[in-house]
Amino acid sequence: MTAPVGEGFPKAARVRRRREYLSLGRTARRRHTRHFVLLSEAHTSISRLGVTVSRKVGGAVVRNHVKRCVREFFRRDPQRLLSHHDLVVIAKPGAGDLVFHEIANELATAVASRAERSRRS
RNA sequence: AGACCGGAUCGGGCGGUCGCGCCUCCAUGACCGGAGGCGAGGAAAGUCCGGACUCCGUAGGGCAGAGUGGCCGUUAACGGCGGCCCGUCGUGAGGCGGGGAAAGUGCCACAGAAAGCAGACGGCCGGCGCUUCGGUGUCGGUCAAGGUGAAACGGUGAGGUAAGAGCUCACCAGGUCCCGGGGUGACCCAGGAUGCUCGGCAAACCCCACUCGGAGCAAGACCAAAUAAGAGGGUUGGGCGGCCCGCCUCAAGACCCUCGGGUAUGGUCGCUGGAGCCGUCCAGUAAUGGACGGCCUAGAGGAAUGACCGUCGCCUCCUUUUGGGAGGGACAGAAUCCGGCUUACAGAUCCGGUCUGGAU
RNA sequence: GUCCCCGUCGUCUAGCUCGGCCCAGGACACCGGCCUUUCACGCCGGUAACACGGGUUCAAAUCCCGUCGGGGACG
Repeated sequence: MTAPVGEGFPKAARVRRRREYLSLGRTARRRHTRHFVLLSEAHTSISRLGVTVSRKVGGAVVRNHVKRCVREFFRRDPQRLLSHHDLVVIAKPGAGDLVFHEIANELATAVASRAERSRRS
């Protein structure tokens, strides 16, 4: 059996450097939901994901859990990442109280409307 | 059976699907890929102590500063731990606390006559004088009473006296001195003398004893790339933690500050095998130490342990004949490592012990 | 990760050195009243805090210890 294409999530598909986060924060397009802020910007070759969860969200356990859930959501269906774009998800306070499917629903609607809008333009 | 006290262990199990980090092997120019192995905690937390390790030139003496504080032991070290001593709380198992106030300085608000050392105030009594017979002046004796206050010059009783007082006596409490016995010691036990009666605060300054050089893995070492070669001012040596002594290095630069300009915040090592874990035996009351055997047990760097499903087990609620349905599952995430302390924690299990009640 | 600093009315602060006069003072804000035709200004009065928990002490905002929260520095 062969895994579906893009099910993995290696290091190359993540935003790694603080500089990159800061430049995205300056120039990227923003989209707000109730518990998250999504930043996206066109990138060279591949699509990458970065997650930011500050200490306002909670302790180390809940922050790690939010990061893992966000990564899991995009890992299950990489089509949710726009191709050749960097996407940064920033968690707002309160995101730590959500379970996986609540995070998934919220991100799914955000991603869907964004994809629709970019398709229109 | 109930109410407690002390200590220890665990922190859901099994199976599946997808996914992540590191290591080894295969393959490869490299990425990718394949197989196998390993992959959070008792507190990983707070960063409150102590070490290892690294750098600061050697880390030596003194002052200053900081810390600890019954005694003995234990340890690499400690403010930890163990045993004991004393005080205190509890019916008890047990809990909590711990140098010195007679070396000096300081403070003790309000109230109170008085707050530290002895007296004044006020009072009691006696002699003498005056007297309107109520008292009053003076000399002397004396401290028992004085609303207070956290704390008041030993306490209770009796004798004694003009009035009284350890003035005397009995008992009680404490101090000082002498001496005997036990204990490594803190200290305990017993005897004698002395009427000696002496406040609290050192988490106030301080005294005594002991300990401490400073910074910290973002320490530090190496590699690669880039650049600038500056200008002005100051100090004449410069270099540790506050200072001094002492020490090191240099002889034409060295150091500091400001301004201007620029690059960058990459990679490798440090990085996990250690005062390590488990078991048995020995020494010791114990903390702990020793011997033997076995084991290898996370090493990331915007940072890996997750998501979903099934099932079993636990708890709560609803319905209820079995049964069925719904929900819950704590505190919390390694970042150089280790020994402690402290704090958070649903629930479960085990060991030892105390009190009360019942039964025999 | 390591090392520091700070928490006082709604806000900004004084008091902390060296404990007591402090159920904590001031300013702005808020509430009520007076003044004014009304508003503002002014005057009078009031509400309101020592981050939390222990300890030392007769007595703690102050001294000691521990939690919690906030802020900062270091390549």
